Amino acid sequence: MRVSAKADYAVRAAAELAAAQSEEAPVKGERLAEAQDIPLQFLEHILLELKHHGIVRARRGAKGGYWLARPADEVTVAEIVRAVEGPIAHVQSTPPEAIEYRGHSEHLQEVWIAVRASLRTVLEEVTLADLVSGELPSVVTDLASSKDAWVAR
Amino acid sequence: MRVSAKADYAVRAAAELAAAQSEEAPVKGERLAEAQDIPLQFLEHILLELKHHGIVRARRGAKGGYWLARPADEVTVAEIVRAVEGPIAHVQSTPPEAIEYRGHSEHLQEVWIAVRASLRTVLEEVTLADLVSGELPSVVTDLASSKDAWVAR
DNA sequence: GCACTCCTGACCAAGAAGGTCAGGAAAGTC
DNA sequence: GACTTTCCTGACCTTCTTGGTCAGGAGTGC
Repeated sequence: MRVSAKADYAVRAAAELAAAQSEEAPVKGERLAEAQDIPLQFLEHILLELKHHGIVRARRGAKGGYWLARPADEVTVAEIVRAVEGPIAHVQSTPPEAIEYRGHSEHLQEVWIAVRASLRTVLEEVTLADLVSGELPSVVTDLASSKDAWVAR
Repeated sequence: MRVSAKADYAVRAAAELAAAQSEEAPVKGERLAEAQDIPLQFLEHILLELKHHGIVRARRGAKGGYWLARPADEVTVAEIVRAVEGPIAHVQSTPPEAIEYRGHSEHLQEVWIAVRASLRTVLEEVTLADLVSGELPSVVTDLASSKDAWVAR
């Protein structure tokens, strides 16, 4: 139940691309790496994955760089996380609806389904445009507004 | 963003213990392993961790076995997951409130906080008693009632 | 004393995480 | 056409995690 560095990096780089979308010129990998303090060569691998998933586009050479394949308000955080981490909330590497629970753990399946659903309500709701503007969906602000949400356990 | 086999096993074994709580005799590891189809020696390590976290107790020898340290309605799934997997929803192995985001990813912190909070609303609400009785909290049934929640993406 | 069951540490193979390195292939510039 | 720039790709690397197994020791009950 943790978020990998890769996923964090991917979303941060994508946010940077979303912010640059108005510029009408590609953003170099190096600029992204500096802006978000991400190792350049590692970032290039991540951007390649995002490209393969149709989230970003790229051009090589001078004046080359990366840009979002779609408007920033049509790209969700969930999409980016899935692109680099794979399916969200799998249990033992299989989707929760495919597991058979026996004995007294029968209802655990519903719990894992609910876990996945609750992650989706957050991650599928937030777009890169939201992230850049800071105007996050109410589901996020409601959850994050509680003092309790900011303290570790 | 995945649930490990260890966490799944731990919750299943704990559910089995919760169901046996009325018996007033300890449950052997072997019985737990068979009931939930978990490799016995691996399960023993897991149970030991749960013991160290004060979630279960144990006694050796004939008539020995494991039992819950507290009533089943006072043990949450969140507690068990934390015992075996560590903190929930850490980003790059550090808690989201401790990360500094720069540039256009500033608001990503609130998103990760919301992710953690949403996981907590599910995992901290479900007790072992709920799990065994099948009477899950409304937050779970609401999330899991949608057809959409049961389909992979 | 003996059987039973938990307790503990060592070990192990495979894979993931988090990168680095070296070179190739387009694109633009002169 | 040469050269620079920037992305593209695969190979490699180290460390940690995952998901276990093995062997033996230590309480407990009869």
